[in-house]
Amino acid sequence: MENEVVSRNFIEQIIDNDIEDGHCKKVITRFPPEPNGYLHIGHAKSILLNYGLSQKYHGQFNLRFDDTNPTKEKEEFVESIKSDVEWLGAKWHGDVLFASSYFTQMYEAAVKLIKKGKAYVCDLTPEQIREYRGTLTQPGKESPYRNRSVEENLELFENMKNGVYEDGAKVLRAKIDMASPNINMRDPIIYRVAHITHHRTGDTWCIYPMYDFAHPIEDAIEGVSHSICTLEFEDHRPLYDWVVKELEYENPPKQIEFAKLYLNNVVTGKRYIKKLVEDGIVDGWDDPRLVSIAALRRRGFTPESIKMFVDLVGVTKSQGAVEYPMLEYCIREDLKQKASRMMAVLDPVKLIIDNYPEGQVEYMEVPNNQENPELGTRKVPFTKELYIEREDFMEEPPKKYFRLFPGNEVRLMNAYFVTCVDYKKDANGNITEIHCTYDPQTKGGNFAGRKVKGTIHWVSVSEGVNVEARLYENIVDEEKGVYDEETGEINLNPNSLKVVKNCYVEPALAKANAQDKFQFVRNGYFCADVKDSIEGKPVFNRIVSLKSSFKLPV
RNA sequence: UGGGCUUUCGCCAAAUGGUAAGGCACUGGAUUCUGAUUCCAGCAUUCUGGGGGUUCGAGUCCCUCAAGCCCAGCCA
Repeated sequence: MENEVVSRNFIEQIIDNDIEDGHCKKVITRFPPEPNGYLHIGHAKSILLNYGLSQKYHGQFNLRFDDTNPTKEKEEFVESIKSDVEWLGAKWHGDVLFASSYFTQMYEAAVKLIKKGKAYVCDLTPEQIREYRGTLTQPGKESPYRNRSVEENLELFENMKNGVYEDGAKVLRAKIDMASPNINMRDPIIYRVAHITHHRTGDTWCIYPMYDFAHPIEDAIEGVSHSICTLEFEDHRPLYDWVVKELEYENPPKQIEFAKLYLNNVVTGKRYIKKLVEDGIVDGWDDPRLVSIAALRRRGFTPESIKMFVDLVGVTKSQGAVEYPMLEYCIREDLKQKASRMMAVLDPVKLIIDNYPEGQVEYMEVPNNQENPELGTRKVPFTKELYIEREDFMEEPPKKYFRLFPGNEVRLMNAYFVTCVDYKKDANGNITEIHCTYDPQTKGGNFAGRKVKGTIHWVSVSEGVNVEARLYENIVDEEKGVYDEETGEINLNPNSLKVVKNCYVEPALAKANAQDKFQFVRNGYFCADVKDSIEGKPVFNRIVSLKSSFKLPV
């Protein structure tokens, strides 16, 4: 019985209090993306946080598209966002919701404010509005249109709705305080004119609500109890509360801000990614080197590993950046038991067993995962000629090198003990073949007679299959830092993608389907690529290498 | 030089005035048919950005200084 006390994060503490004092009867959270781009790992934190809270408190989680600005939004993105949220395992309540479904209610809410004398139509130009707003250190000044009568405002606002005015000619503003030290409270614009076709409402509207006005209304309509967003909205909370109060909602939602998830040495900025795509440096928004949800999925990360990661990172208000190895830890941890452990040689050199019968194929029965018997066993063909890793042989080994070298005996994993008797080199001094003898009584690799320090993996030359594998490094040059100080551009790592064409894998791997994940013994975890794998000819992306404490002395 | 927020080990993060959890990373060592995994040990010995104060007692309260992040879109 585990009696461990798990401390609650600050949001849970707020919710606990709200429940305790009766302010909150049902916890309703939401993930409110604008459909204007692809989701990345940072959004995963928000999704999982909001969904997790709804689960923990037996409440409800909504997926709502915040589509109040048709100039930036596309249907394409609502589809990709939906599939990303789904993939992460966050099940939203009922139908997908859209802010645009509430346009009528928002319009009515605006009318209500006008009637209360809390909003007015302003004719100032964008330049003038900026000027009147003041600066960070100086208060703003009031618009000359600020004291129009309720009747006039009502008429003007209706005209705005009816398309009487050009884009930018007039806006509706909340009447708050032009001298507020918080710039968001200096009579913020709550409605603008925009003659644009909306991806869902078409041409029904030519005025659209601004975020600060729309968002609290959306939350209130849906009965959201806790509206969780990121730190940059802290300054907006007084306005959020103002809207909710003036509109007199019964159970006003509460906005809570938390710190975004940043990864060290990782690029998430839209414009940078866009440039990488345009420059052909990556093959799309789902290039496995990126950290969009789609990219992580393609790379081979599992939803479980992402969940583990955000849980490990925690929820606070202090902004920081997590190190990438934490994410790597999570996927290794998740795949450790789940993935079959197969043999694949990434940098092959031929090993010939001189005393093994020519043409013979022996099938070795091997467990798919030593730590998880449920994964069963498979048969791996063994022959006279094999491929082994080039780095598993050295002519002149340093101390404590216990792989293959002249005169040394090692275990071929799951097969036999072999002893190196000879090797051949080409004119350039590269090893071309290694000759060994094997000991038949060591079959299967279990032999009580002798101990052997090294175990290496192998693939049969005649039975193995040639595939392509891709090895990744950070797309950013970590030595130089993410951004070039002068140009502001990304410092690219020229070695971020290594394509290995002559990778040899055991036959079972040829049958891998897209997204299947394996451990390639001693080489890391790999995932069959969704885009480039074809039937019988998978392409493997390395998700993450295995940890290694082995280093050659220098 | 206005306002808001943040500051606990290299990174993330607990501690809710009672004497600095945990994870990642790292370092040793044991086990091992993956130099993986697993295991065991070490990793802020008066220390919580600095300096004051209150208190029997402060990372937690007060004052003050400093540093970092965010805000002047008819973006979200």
